[in-house]
Amino acid sequence: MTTQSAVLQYSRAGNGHSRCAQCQLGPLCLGAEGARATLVALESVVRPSGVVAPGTLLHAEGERFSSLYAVRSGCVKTVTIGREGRERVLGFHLPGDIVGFDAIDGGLYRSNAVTLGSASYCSVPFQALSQLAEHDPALQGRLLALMSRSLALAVDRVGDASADQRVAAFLIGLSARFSGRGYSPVHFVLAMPRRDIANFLRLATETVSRVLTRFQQDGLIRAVRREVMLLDVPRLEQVAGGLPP
Amino acid sequence: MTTQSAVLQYSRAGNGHSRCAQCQLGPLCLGAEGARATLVALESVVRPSGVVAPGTLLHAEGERFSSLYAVRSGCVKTVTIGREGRERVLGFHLPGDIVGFDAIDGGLYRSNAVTLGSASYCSVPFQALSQLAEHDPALQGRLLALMSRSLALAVDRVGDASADQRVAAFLIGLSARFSGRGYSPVHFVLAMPRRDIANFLRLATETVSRVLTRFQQDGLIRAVRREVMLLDVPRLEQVAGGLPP
DNA sequence: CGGGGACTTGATCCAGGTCAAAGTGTGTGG
DNA sequence: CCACACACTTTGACCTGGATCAAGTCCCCG
Repeated sequence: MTTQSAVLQYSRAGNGHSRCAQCQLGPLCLGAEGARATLVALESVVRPSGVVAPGTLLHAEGERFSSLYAVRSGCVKTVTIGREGRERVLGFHLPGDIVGFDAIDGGLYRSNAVTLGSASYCSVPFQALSQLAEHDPALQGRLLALMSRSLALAVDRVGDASADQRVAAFLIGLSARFSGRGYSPVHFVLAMPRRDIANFLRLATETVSRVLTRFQQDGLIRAVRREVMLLDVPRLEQVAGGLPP
Repeated sequence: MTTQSAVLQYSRAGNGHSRCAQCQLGPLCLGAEGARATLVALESVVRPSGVVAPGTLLHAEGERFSSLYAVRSGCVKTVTIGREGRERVLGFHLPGDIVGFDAIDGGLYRSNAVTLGSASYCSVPFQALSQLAEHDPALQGRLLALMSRSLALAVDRVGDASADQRVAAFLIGLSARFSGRGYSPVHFVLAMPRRDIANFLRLATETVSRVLTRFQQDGLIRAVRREVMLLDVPRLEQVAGGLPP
């Protein structure tokens, strides 16, 4: 199958070394409110990647868990292959987001993490991070908070909203996240194809396309290929009906 | 609305004091692999409830987060009220399960936690628990593992399985959880009405009823009112098609 | 400039929602 | 102790949102 082999042929990436203290992502990533000493300690543990090619696999489903991954630039999707090769996209992760929390308990990664387009990231050996957190309340708190947020987001995604609501919420969510990272909240370029959006929203690709077309006809957005402009955010929020991500 | 007022009229419960060291739930709850000293410290922090009436509210959506709740006996459901009073059941929690992780980050509870039938529980002030974890690697690890598991479960619930798959997976999941707590895996009594099951599985009550009837006709189960017997677990698992909870 | 993926559009189908109504325990007050 | 009220469950009839199937169309990229 085309989707399956696409996943399997991803290449591996190598690693360099780290400068958490002057990372732009400060308030989003692990180093948030930590003491200076924490940042320095983090640097000794975190292994940054260079810029890697589109489709690079950070970790594979079923592989033994060892590290969390922090997105530094670009976009990373997490995706599982259900029985009979059907892709389910679990999330799109932007700079500052951390991937892999759901693998701590079982000891195995529960999804494939794959870069969309060129990207860079840091791998964070969990064992070492965990030991660091034992001596640093701020880091422990940050870890708990980040996991709590991931959980809240996952819980919000459980639900049966209409296709319109899901797509609207998706656009608004992206907008908010771009905004929080210093980009325009009303004009952005999607890192992922329609098929990934559809698999993420649990819709058919055709449905996503149709909904976007209709939103455009209704003057809510302008969408040409991957480029999106939000023209009427309030009405879009109204359509979303209060769905968070 | 009947559902809304039902939520609002829940009563509050009082508290007593604790004996974690000889709690039956050992391996399931917070005290899992902790040192003896951890258990003693936990006891100083955890506040056990007496047996409370059906429909008791442990925490309400939007309320300020202060404590996690550990179910000690009975069953607790977590539920949110979407716009226009539609109930969404987020989970059913059995003895040993911990509720409230998703509120750590935002500082507000994100759901109502309500007892189904008589139940008892412990409230665990998070501030204190967190401080305890700072001096006890085992407890910190346990906390991270429990949150990771909650996250993994929530992620698994995101998906668009058929009604048959969802109901089958629900029954199998319950079976496994009862089994892990020393009860029969093939004969149990549901703590919740069909409507709650439906809201949990994102189906209509009628659909749940129909599926159960059909399962019974096909000899997979026997279900009279709240009492359920699983007659053919392998075939049930096959129907579920590999859905975890 | 040709090939192939990504995207759009149209036609049809069906799982499950909704509406309606009839059973079925359970508890409550007379 | 019975009758009634009520909440839960089941069953039936019908309808619809989105999936599926099937062509196109449009960009890139070699």
